[in-house]
Amino acid sequence: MHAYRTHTCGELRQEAVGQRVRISGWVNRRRDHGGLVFLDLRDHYGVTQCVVEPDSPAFAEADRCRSEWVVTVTGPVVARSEDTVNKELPTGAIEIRIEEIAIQSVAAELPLPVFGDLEYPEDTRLKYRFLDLRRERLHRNITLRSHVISSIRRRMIDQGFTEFQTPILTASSPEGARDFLVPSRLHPGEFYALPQAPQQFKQLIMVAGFDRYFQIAPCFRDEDARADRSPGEFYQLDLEMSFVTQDDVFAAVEPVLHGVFEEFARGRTVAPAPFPRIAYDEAMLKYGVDKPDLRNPIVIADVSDTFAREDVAFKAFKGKCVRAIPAPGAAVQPRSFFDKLNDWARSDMGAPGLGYIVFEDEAGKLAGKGPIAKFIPSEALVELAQVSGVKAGDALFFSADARSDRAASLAGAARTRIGRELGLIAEGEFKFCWIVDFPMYEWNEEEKRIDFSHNPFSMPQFDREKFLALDHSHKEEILGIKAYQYDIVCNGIELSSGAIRNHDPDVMLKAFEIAGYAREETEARFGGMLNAFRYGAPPHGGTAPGIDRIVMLIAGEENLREVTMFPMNQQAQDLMMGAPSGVSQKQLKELHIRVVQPEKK
RNA sequence: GGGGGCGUAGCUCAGUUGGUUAGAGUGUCGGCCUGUCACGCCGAAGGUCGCGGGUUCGAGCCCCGUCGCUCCCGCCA
Repeated sequence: MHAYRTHTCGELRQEAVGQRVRISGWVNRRRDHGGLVFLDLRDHYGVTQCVVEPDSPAFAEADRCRSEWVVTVTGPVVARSEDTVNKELPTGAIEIRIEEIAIQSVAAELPLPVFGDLEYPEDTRLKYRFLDLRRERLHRNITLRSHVISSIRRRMIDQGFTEFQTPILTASSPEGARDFLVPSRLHPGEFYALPQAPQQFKQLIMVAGFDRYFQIAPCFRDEDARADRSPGEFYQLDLEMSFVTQDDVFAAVEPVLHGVFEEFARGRTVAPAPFPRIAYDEAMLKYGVDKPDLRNPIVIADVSDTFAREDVAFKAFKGKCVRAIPAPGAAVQPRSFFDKLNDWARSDMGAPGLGYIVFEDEAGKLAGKGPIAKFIPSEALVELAQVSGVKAGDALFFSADARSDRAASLAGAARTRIGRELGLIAEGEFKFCWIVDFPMYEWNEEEKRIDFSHNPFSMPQFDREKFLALDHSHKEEILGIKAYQYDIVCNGIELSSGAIRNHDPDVMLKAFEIAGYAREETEARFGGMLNAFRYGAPPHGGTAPGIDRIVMLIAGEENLREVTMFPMNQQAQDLMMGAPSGVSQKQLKELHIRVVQPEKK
């Protein structure tokens, strides 16, 4: 008989009754009935009940066992009597009568119980991650993550993609986030950067004549965390294709994403491909964000013109960009519903407020109620209702600002909040969309200059000769340029960003020049790739969906740490391994590094 | 860098207007129990009320500071 097990803890069924078996696992739960002791043994595969009676030679040893001790149990599989079968458990028809028991490892009192689903503080969970990972929910999520990744890999390979690895120790890349740096021992004062993404490598892979590359790629960015953004490191399904248009990239990605969500949907619905395509400008107007949650039926409308009418006397909105957010059926809501939203806009969003009108039916005519309704004559009221698609029984909130981008983003946040408060967001659905036609550049108000708004390697949607002729006198024209740049969004979460790349070295030098980089500087920073483009570069493009976010959505979790095996906390510390940590003087000396501690306040 | 929330037993949480010895559930340990599977019953241990200072006759509660965690803004395709 094998030293540790003939079966796993999830394996034995009625058919095994009579066999003498051996299983090993953790003591999930101990139940002591005086004479009779039950031990539930748990491993990766399941739980099996073991039982021992006082006349067994193994009784004393089995009786000592406590939660999370690791033991090996040997004995016959016996059928449970009809009234003691546990239908909740796959192995619930049988139990093992303990004849021999070997204690492999004992466990101290647990800082975090494995059994049960009580909530525990996150720092405890992170410090004792190995215990948390034994618990059912995390164990399931991490296993799911593995299954999702192998499904993605299979789907990519089936579509003719080839997986390649790219360097981890490399040079600073153009993403715009802060780099993680690694000091060079052999080259004093010089540093490697960890890749923020394999961006330049995947483009070079295309130049090198390989087609349809992909990789489950680790990416490193030294930026602050969010619930849906891990500090430091994360994984992308990085992919790139040659001789493709934007539509070709979409057609390659859609079946992979749709397929993998469908495979793990477990009853949830996945909106079919092709995914809707929404221009950036349209998304900002209708949803107030570039990552709209399409499960929310609310659509924002621009009503600046209505408030500009001469018969509308509401001064606070005059001359401003005004966006209307419908709240379907909100007329029945108590006053506190409206006050709470107004308070939220003032406190959380730093806005002057969130005006509103409640639409009611008065003898067949539309009537407005609420603090600002008296400023709006009935003709204008009808116009508001028409433009924003509301009817009697609904309410309409207003976001107003002299700057249209601020009016849009308050409206977007209000749309999300109203949708959630009114229960309008359909749970159990995955709704994807592409956001396309991102602006190539944006105006940096603080530094009074033109910046890249997204990936600087994207191809501008602009005539080549005219682009090369642009200079700073064309500011408005430049800010109006769109790029072949696109995002995939699912349920309000940005899954990926991609682009058709700029493979023309002259256009690229010009693109950087417009953003304030001298030619020499661009050559110095991206010379490797620019140079490659001078030796025959295919038109190419790709994208890179975030693996962690995909798994988070499929697992139904709201935090990346719930789908990451060994995550860091929000302060980018690994509480289990104790990273980051100081290093020895010797190590620093070898690296030609001296630490200068920040001054204490 | 900034803002919000939280911090009371190992854990989840209650703690009234500032008033006697800070409670419950759960877990741990001990005792009892031969069919439980969130076993049951009895008992015990377990507290720097995050930390420091202040107000007060008296502070878990009020004030100031500070630390930790978390969510968000900035930042980040």
